[in-house]
This record gives sequence, structure tokens and C-alpha cells, in this order.
Amino acid sequence: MNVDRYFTRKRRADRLPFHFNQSVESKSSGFFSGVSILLAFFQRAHIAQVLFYYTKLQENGATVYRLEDKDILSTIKDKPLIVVTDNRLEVEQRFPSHSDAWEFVHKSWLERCLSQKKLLKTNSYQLLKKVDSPKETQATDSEKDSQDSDTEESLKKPRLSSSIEYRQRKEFASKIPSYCCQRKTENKSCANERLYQLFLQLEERRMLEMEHKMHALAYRRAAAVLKVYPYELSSVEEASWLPCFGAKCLKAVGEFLRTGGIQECTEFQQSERFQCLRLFCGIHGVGPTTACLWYDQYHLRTLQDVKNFLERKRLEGHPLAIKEYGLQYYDDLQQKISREEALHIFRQVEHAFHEVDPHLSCWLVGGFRRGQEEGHDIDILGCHDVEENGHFGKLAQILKVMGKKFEYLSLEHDSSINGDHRYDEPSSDASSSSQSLDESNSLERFIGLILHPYQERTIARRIDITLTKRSEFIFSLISWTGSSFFERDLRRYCAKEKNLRFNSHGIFEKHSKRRIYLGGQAQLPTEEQVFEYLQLPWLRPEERCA
DNA sequence: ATGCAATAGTC
DNA sequence: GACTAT
DNA sequence: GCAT
Ligand SMILES: Cc1cn([C@H]2C[C@H](O)[C@@H](COP(=O)(O)OP(=O)(O)OP(=O)(O)O)O2)c(=O)[nH]c1=O
Ligand SMILES: [Mg+2]
Repeated sequence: MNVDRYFTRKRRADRLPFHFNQSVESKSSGFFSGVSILLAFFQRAHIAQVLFYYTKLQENGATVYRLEDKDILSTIKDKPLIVVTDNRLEVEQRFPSHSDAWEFVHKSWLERCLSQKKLLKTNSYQLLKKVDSPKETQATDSEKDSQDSDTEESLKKPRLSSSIEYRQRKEFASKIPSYCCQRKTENKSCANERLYQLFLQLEERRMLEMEHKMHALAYRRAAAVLKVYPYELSSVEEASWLPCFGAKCLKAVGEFLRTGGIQECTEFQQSERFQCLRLFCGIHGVGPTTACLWYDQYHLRTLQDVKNFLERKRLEGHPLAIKEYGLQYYDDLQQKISREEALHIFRQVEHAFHEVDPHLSCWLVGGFRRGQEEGHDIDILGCHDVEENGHFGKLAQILKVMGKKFEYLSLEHDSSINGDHRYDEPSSDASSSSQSLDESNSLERFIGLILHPYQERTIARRIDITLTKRSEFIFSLISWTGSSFFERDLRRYCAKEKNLRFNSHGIFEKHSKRRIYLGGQAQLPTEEQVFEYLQLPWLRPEERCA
């Protein structure tokens, strides 16, 4: 079911006409007509965009070729051609006897042409033939690979039933983009579910052993790739086609294929140390460092140990509010929240929003917006439907209204029961010089607990409520819809591939930090338009479950 | 050899 | 500034 | 730990 339709009401009516996408049919000016273009990309992140360029170019009259098109060699090798590529050397090796009339240009040429809707001179975008260390062996090897695949396959353990299947898998693997925000990831169990779970365990282990955060990230990325690969892996070679699978990941795959498990996982799962660390990290406010400290230095082993320990600390005058709440409500907060209960809470919060101001709209975000059936908290995002800063000061009122239904307590500020909230500084600066990097004046948020009476019991639930400026709402919506891994890759993609910075306030030029206005200032972009601007395929929230 | 998301609050 | 949180 |  579509969560948005359920929750959005007036927001949806408020949606703006589809206006950012200038280039659909309407003009078909054909400013590329008569031009032949070869799209020759080798980096995964670029391959994922070939289809996008291909369509745009054809719409505008170009004759377009792609590397994977069959028999292009004879048609293109003798005629004038603009080769848009990220690796000129590779192209020249693949087409050793091409015409002199080929021009090699960087993809920024194409970007410019498309955005200005005219055919630009290639001069300043030409790629030079670098006389860099030619690494012939590599290229020819991989060529051979694909040619001889039948023999290769039959020599190996006959796992892949046909060479057609083999090619299909290799083809699929080679097309998996490197950023998870470039591909659809739904939250169902995948073809390699057991291996996937084991990779998540390797991630967890690297995470708990601090020092190795980056290794954790690497396993997380590999796991995310596994999640979208629809074939059950049958060999290490097959895994080697996947992005993010290097020596260590392949070794793990090998072990898994041989033994059905990964020794490292079985070992640390059983070790008392990791069981305790995991237990401690389950306490809100306790992370890997504290957990290790407690285990190694203070020899704590059970929650009771922790309770006694904190009790002592408190008597010594240490401020421990968050951790103590975390402990006090440990059992409740461990319980998953069902979608049904989340909706129940959401409706009451929405009600409170409207009681304070009927123009405040209220969205359920986080995992539940992605369609998850369970979650560990309730994430709610709101903004004012009419006025840019219509949300200022409203959160305290909302909490007050909610206080009629629930008890709640904040895990931040002075963690007081039933709100005293200062906040709102109208920040009347006309300077606006550094409006870009200042979360505090545009975001109001509540991070805390509510005691939710539900189904004949009252249970503590984590809840996050965030209010944003009207103009920034859409970026907050994307930021709070997640998943967290999706957000990281989205931001990495923006930074590395587009020279942009993405955060919950908007999109900014990386160096100047100037804000980018989509859809031309006057109108607010939709989620779809943000994706389009970033040249990402549209992903519905349920498709962002990486 | 280098970077890996980007912010905010607590202690 | 380290840690934990989103 | 992986990709660039
Ligand atoms: C944890 C985390 C969340 N977020 C964003 C994306 C998340 O979807 C959103 C809410 O955070 P979470 O509530 O932690 O994540 P979730 O709702 O997706 O999953 P769960 O069911 O466990 O609650 O905040 C980040 O940007 N970075 C992070 O590290
Ligand atoms: Mg959540």
C-alpha cells in the first residue's frame, strides 16, 4: 500500500505541476541531428547513466551507439563520431583501427549540451591520448574471459548449467551500479539470504571492534550488492564480477560455498565478549566504546551489572540521564514496533499537529514510509503548508497537546517530563550570508520517548519528530526516509559524481556552498524532480531499502 | 595513497 | 574532542 | 576493505 497516499492529504494537493523536466518531447528541436555519438563508459557509476543519455540524445536527433550494441564496429569505425567516454585508452584498445575522424570527449560536454539544448564545440572537452603505462595484459585477459566463457565454465565445477546462464549472470553483475541510490533495493529476502546475513555479521563485528569502521563499511556495501543480485552465487569467480567484492569478500564467499558457513562468524557469535558487547550496545546511549570499556575494564557482563555500575556512578555525581533511561526502558525499547502500532501513534501525533495549526502537515517517515512492517522507532516529519517558517515554535505546542494523550520525555536538553522548551529564535538576520550550514535555526526536533497505552498495556516507544522549513521539506523528507545506508550513498554519489553536497536542507555546490534551486526558484521541487536533477532513476520509498 | 555522509547533542 | 545518536 |  502506498503510505504517502494514506498520510499526505493536503500536501499532495499542494504538489506542484511537473515543470522541472524541460526536455520531454515538447521541443524536439533536434539540435543533435546528423551527429553520431558513441557512449563508452567503463566505470559502474557512469554505466548506470548510459540509458539516460541514450534516450535524451535520441530525443534530440542524434544517432547513438552503445558499447554493448551488437556489431557496431563495422558501422562506426569509418565515420566521424563523437565518443563520450571515461576511458579513452580502453576505447582505443577495443577499436584499434578506428577512423581519424573520431573525437574523444568527456561526459561534461554532453551534460552541457543537454542542459543548454544546443550542440557545443567539443574543443575544451577533448580527451588527450595519455601515453600512460599501457597495461595491455589486463584488457586482453578480460576480453578472453568473455570469449572463452564456455570452455572456462565447463572446466570449472559444472555449477552453471548453461553458458547462456553464465553470460546472463555476468551481464547482470556488470550492470550493478556502484551506488545503492542508483538501483532499486526492496526489502525482501534475497537469493543469497544466508550469505547476506553473514556479511551483515562481519559488518557488525568490525563495527564493535572500533578501529575497523571502514572495514565494516566495506562489508556493508558488499552485503547491499548481494541483496540486489538475483542469482544464488555458485562460484567465487561469479562473486568476483560483483562490485565491492575484493580479496576478503571473495575469500568469505569461497569459505561459504565450501563449508556452508563462515568460521569467523560462528566463532564470534558464540564468544561471551561479543554477546555482551551486543547486549550493551542495545542500550540507548551506549555504543561500541562504552560497551568495550564496560566489558574489558569494569568486567560487566549482565544488565544487572550495568545497573549497579550506573547506580554507583550516579551517587558519585556523574550525569547519566540518557543511559539511565535507556536502561530503565531497555525491555520496552527492544520490542519491535508493528506497523499497526506505528500508525496508531502517528494518527494521534497528526491530530496534535492539526490541533496546533491545521496548516501543519505531518508525515510518517523512516522505515515505515519505506513500507517496513516493523521498526525500532517512530520517525515523524512535518512542515507548514503555506508559510516558509510557519513551523517556528510549534513543536512545544504540539508536545503539549500530545501530553494529553501520552506521557513523554525528552532524551535531549534537560530531559524533563512534559515539555519546557525554549527554542525558537526568529534569527532576524538580514545578512543571510551563511544560511547554508545552520541546522539549528530551521530545524526543530524532539527526540524522546512516549509511553504508549496500546492493547492493554503501556509501553515505552522511541519517537523522533522533526519540523522543517517549507522550502526545505522535500530534502528532509528524502533524508528521513532512509534507509541510512541509502542516505550515505546518496550523499557520496552527489559529492563524487556530481560535485554537490546533499543534506537535509537542500543541495549545494560543493565548493561555493551555494544553494541549488530546482525547478527555478518559484516552485518547490517534488521528490521525483530531485532524483531527476541528480540523474538518478526514480526510486519509490520501498525501493530504498538498501 | 586516499576517502569513505552529514549533522547535532551530551559529557 | 570523543562518543552516540539520527 | 574496496575503488579510484
Ligand atoms: C540511523 C540513521 C538514520 N538516518 C535517517 C534515515 C533513516 O531512515 C531515518 C530514521 O532513522 P532510523 O529510525 O534509525 O532508521 P529507520 O527508520 O530506517 O529504521 P528503524 O526501523 O530501525 O527505525 O533517519 C540517517 O540519515 N543516518 C543514520 O545514521
Ligand atoms: Mg525509524
